[in-house]
Formats: sequence, structure tokens, C-alpha cells
Amino acid sequence: MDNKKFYVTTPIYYPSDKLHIGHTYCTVATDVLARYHRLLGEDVMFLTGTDEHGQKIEEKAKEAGVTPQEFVDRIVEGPRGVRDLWKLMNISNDRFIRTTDDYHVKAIQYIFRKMHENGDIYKGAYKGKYCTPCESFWTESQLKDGCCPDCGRPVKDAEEEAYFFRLSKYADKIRDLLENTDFLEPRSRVHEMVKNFIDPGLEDLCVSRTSFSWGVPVDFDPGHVVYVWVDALSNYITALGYGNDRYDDYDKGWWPGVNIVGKEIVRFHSIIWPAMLMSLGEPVPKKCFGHGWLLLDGGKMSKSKGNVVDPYILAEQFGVDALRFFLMRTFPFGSDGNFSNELLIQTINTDLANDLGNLVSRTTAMAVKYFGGTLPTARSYDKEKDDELVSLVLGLREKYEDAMEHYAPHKALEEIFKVIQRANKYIDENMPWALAKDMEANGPRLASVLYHLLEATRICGILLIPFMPERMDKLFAQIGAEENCRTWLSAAMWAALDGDVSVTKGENLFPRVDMDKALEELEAAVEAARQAESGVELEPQNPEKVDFDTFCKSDFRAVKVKACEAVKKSDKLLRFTLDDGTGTDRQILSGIRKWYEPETLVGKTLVAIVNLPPRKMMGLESNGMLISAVHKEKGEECLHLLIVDDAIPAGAKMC
RNA sequence: CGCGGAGUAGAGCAGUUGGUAGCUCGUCGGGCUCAUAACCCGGAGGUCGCAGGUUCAAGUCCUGUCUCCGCAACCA
Repeated sequence: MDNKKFYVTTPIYYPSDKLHIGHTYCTVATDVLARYHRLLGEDVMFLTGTDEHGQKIEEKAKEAGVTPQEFVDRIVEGPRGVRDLWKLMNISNDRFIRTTDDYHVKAIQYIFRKMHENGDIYKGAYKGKYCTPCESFWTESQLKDGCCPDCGRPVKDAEEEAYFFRLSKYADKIRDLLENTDFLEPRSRVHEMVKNFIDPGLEDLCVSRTSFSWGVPVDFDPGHVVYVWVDALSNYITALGYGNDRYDDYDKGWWPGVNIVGKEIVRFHSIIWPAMLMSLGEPVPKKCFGHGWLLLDGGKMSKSKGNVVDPYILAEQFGVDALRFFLMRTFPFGSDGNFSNELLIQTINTDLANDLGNLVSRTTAMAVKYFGGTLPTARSYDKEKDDELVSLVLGLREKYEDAMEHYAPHKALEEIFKVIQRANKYIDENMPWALAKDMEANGPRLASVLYHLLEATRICGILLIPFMPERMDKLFAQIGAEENCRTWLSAAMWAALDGDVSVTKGENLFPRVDMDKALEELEAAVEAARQAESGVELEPQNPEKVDFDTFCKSDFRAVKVKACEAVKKSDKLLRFTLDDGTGTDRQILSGIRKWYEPETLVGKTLVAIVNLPPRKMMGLESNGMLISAVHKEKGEECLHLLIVDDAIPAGAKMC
């Protein structure tokens, strides 16, 4: 008897740049779904990957002076790349597909050939506006003032030979799929698709390109490469072994699966992708869910705005599970949400530190304090005081399941936190500290109260596993929940924990975050990352203090350059003749020839320390030192003389 | 132009099938001291963008209108 199978995918991401918090949001959500289904005991296959072909990658690689393959390898496999990020975020994908993988490429050629053979792909002419210098085709609507949007030069009508997919043939079937089934969710996306694309009439889709080569070649017509979306969408089945020998899961009942996607690519997943599958004679996906976007300051995140949020920095500062939790708890899945660091910190503090973390902390602390960590088995149940909590906890799994089945993780979490808040209230109502004053009389009642708290915590913990797997492990260890008390089944059972359960007071599960301090640190981390990216390296600051008197002994003065020349036979030194305000010329030698042409410095006002002992270089005496700013950029040393306002008179003291 | 989304307490957001307007933060007052200066209770604060309409009943349905945002062939 086969177990129930659940196949779920993220989009395959386009590695033209580093991934940001939006990609992380999508992948975490899918991971939560996958882990949820594993918790249910189903067989789960979870796929993610990268979509590596296309013109943009080809261009980016060219800019970077590497081959496209080298370019994507670095972003996908390199340090802090895509795979590193998913590892960091504790993503439990079973497979990772890259569209440059051999087996995928072969399968794409097979798919393209098959659709060609059954007549759904035919050769035609692609008509458009062509920009000769850019070698690019544009559509009418892409043009800027009738000219190429890239270079602004005029375009001309042109056409090239291309292959087309008979998308129009499937228009009715697609409409039916969208309107009369719950294939596409949330429902609002259905109207969007139908009104925008089906109603105006579906046109056949151009599915090959000849203007660039970084793609899957059409094997029966060299010069053509397969359109990237045909290439990309197919990953969901090639990764199961469709059209290739690498895997053999496609025929084992894994397909159809669930495609989780961002709202901007719903169109491809809800129209083109099902049509392709229909053409291949394969079943359409079970579900396509288009989630919303994380916005920043109400607007879209984008590299060009410079407002992308780096998931690495957040995860490192606040912890992976806290970040995962925040993303799922705060934003209704399916609609857009406003991301902010303040909101992140507030959520961590309110839900995780104050409510959940503190609940565990006070419960375990009391168990240790009053019973040495092990509860006695003598109990006293108080119907009036206990029933409400118990029934709420016992009803939780069903509400949670309902929310999860409807792709509403935010609602599932809301239900869990209602219970956690109720448990905190339960402590107040029962005042264990008061009971503890007379252990002889109240011991059984006290044990009962604490046990109920442990049970409530345990069940919430089970349901939180998909969201925070690592932290929940720690939680279970603290409340003494063995493997058999961490199962889906036991989440609907009261009193699964042993009566004489032993708990330990461990580390804080979720430390409180100091808002101001954290924001400052975040800013510093972002700045450091920015510098690392631009290749700027700065000398670390000297932690050693210098006493004021010593500092004062250094005599810095403004000096004017009267003459400057290269020192003969030296390839580093420049010889400066300076006006230091004393009336006598001062000579200083400086090893900065690499950065400055001597003649350009004449007349400039610089800063020098003038009371260094004289020193001879290349036979010439140097009386002091010119002050420069130094840093490294991409490993190379950079130097800038301190050139100051010419209004400063020669000899002015710096202090 | 077209399509879509949003406009709900000071701020940020929830509100499946129409039936007393909720949550987080902030604020005011109280309680408690087991706990991560946390927890619990209570108060103040909203004519649910505006104008009409359907209905016994509308934030929730319909019409119109204003403002903001996004999309328009490859940024989740």
C-alpha cells in the first residue's frame, strides 16, 4: 500500500544576481508546506532549483568577463550563493535542479521535439521591432518613444524565423481550468489571468530564439535555442525523470504536484505551463498558488532602487528560525506585505520572546524550583479551571490543519499563538507560586497545573515544527518530550507526556532583541556587506587608546605645495617643496608616485606632520610626512592625499 | 487607455459564506512576581476613503466617485 505522496516546488530562481528576502520568503513558505506534509506522515518530494539560461545571463557573464556557465556556477554554488542560502535557511528540499544539468537539457530537447512532432510547435516568422546595434527584438509596447528602450536609437521592422507553440488551441481548456476548478489560488488571480490574457484571445507563443545562444539548442534545427520559459517550466517534471533516465519518479505517482510561485509569474504557471502539459498529454499540476510580494516602504524591492533586503544578514543577526517564523506569521500568504526591520524585531519580541519563549521559561523554571525538575504523579484536576485550556489545546490541531490545507500558514500561526497566550493567562489564574507555599496541601494541584502547561507547550511545539524545526527540537528537549510525543498523532492527544516527566531549564529559546541596538547593528552589517561587495576594505580601528598628551605632541600643519617632482632613480618617491608658514621652505619626500603625477599637485594645500625627526631617503632629507587616506579596493591599495581648502593659510595648526 | 490591488482606532495590519468592529505596537489605569524589565486584567481612541443603492441587517453585496500602488511577456 503506497503512502500518500505530496510533491511541491518553488519556482526555479534566475541567478543573474544574489537572491533577496523575497526569494527567501517563497522558499521558506514552500519548505513549511513540505515539512507540514512530512509531519502528516506523507511521502514528500520537495524541489527547488535555478533557471540558468537566457539572454540576461549571457550579457551579465560577458560584462563580468566569464563564460555564462562560470557566471551561474558562482552564483548558484559559490560562497553565499543560492545553495548556501537554502542551507542556511534550513530548507529541506529533496532535489535541486539546475536547468544547465545534462539530464534536464536532454529532456527539454525531447519535450520540444515531441511537441513539434505532434504539431503543436510549428515554424513561423517572428515579427517585431529590431534594434540593430543591440541585436534585440522589441515589441511595440516595450519601445520608449518609438525607440530602443536600451540604447534609445531608432528601431526598424524586422522578422526572423522562429518556432511557435499553439497556445491558442488550448484557450478554452485553460479557461475552463481557471474558472471551473480550484487549480489557481488565490481566487483573485483567476480574474486577473482571464481578463488580461484569455478574454483578449490567447496568441500562439514564440518558443525559440536565434538572437543569442545561451540556452538549450533545438536539436533538429541548429541556431535556435528553446525559449527560457519552456525550458524553465519543464523543470517540474524533468526533475522527476520525465524525458530522461536520471530519475524514475515521474511514473511512480509523484506527478501532478503543487507549484508555489510569486504573483508575477502566475501567468506562465497558470496558462502556458498547463497548455504545455496538455500538449504533452500529461496531467496539469494539482495546484498553482501565487503568493504576494514583500514590499519595502510600500514599494517594490529592486536592485536598482538599492533597497533589497539581504536574508543572510537577518538570519545571522536574529536566527534562522526567528526569520522563518516572522515571514510566515506576519504576512497573509497570497497578498503583499510591507517588510521592515522594526516589524521583524517587534514580532520576534512579542510572539517568540514574550509569549512562547517566556512561557517555556517560566514553566520549566517552576518545575525545577518546586519539584526538582521531575513532576510527581499525584494530580488534582480542577474542571472549572482546566477545561477551557484543555479543550482549546485539543481543538488546535484541527484549526491548524484547516488553515494549512488552505495555504494560510499565517492563520495557522495565529491559532497557535492564541493558545500560547491562553496558557500564559492560565498561569496567572492558577498562581502556582501561591500553591507552592503549602506543598503538602497543594502539591498535586501544582503538579497538575505545570503538567497542563507542558502539554499545551508540547502540542504548540509540534505544530510549530514546520516553521521552526531547529528551535522546536530544543524546546522538546527542555520539556522532556520524547519522539513519540512529537508526532502529528500526539498533537491531538492530551496527556501524551509521561506523568513523571522531567524537564530542564535550558537556554533561552528566543532571546529578546534590543530594538535600537539591533537596528544599529543591522545598519553596520549592511554597510559592511556593501563594502565587501564593492571590494572596499578598510583597516580595522586600533582599540588601543593613546593618551592625550602623546597625541598633542604630534604637530600637524597645513602646507602649500610650491614645487613637486619625481625623485630620480626612484619609482616611488616624489619630492615636495612646501611652504609651511615659517618662511623657510620645507622638503618632504613621499612614496606616492604611483597615485599622483607630480605637476598636478603644485599649488595644492595639504596636511603634514612637521615634527617628525628628519630622515634620509635616496640621499635626500625628508622633514615630516604628508597625510593621506588609504584603503583597499578589490585587493588593490588606494591612496588619496588629504587635499584641503586653499583658504587655509600655510602653517595653520591642525587640532 | 487597459487590468489588478489597496484605502478599517496615533502607527502597522486581520476581518471565509452580510447579523454586536478585532490583533500587534503605543497610550492611561490596575493586578501579579513563577518568568526573557516579561505575564494577566481593564480603559480611552474608529461615522471601516467619499456618495448613493439592495436588505430586517453591510467593513462585508451593487453602482458611481476620489486617492495611492502594482502589472503591461521573463526581478519571489
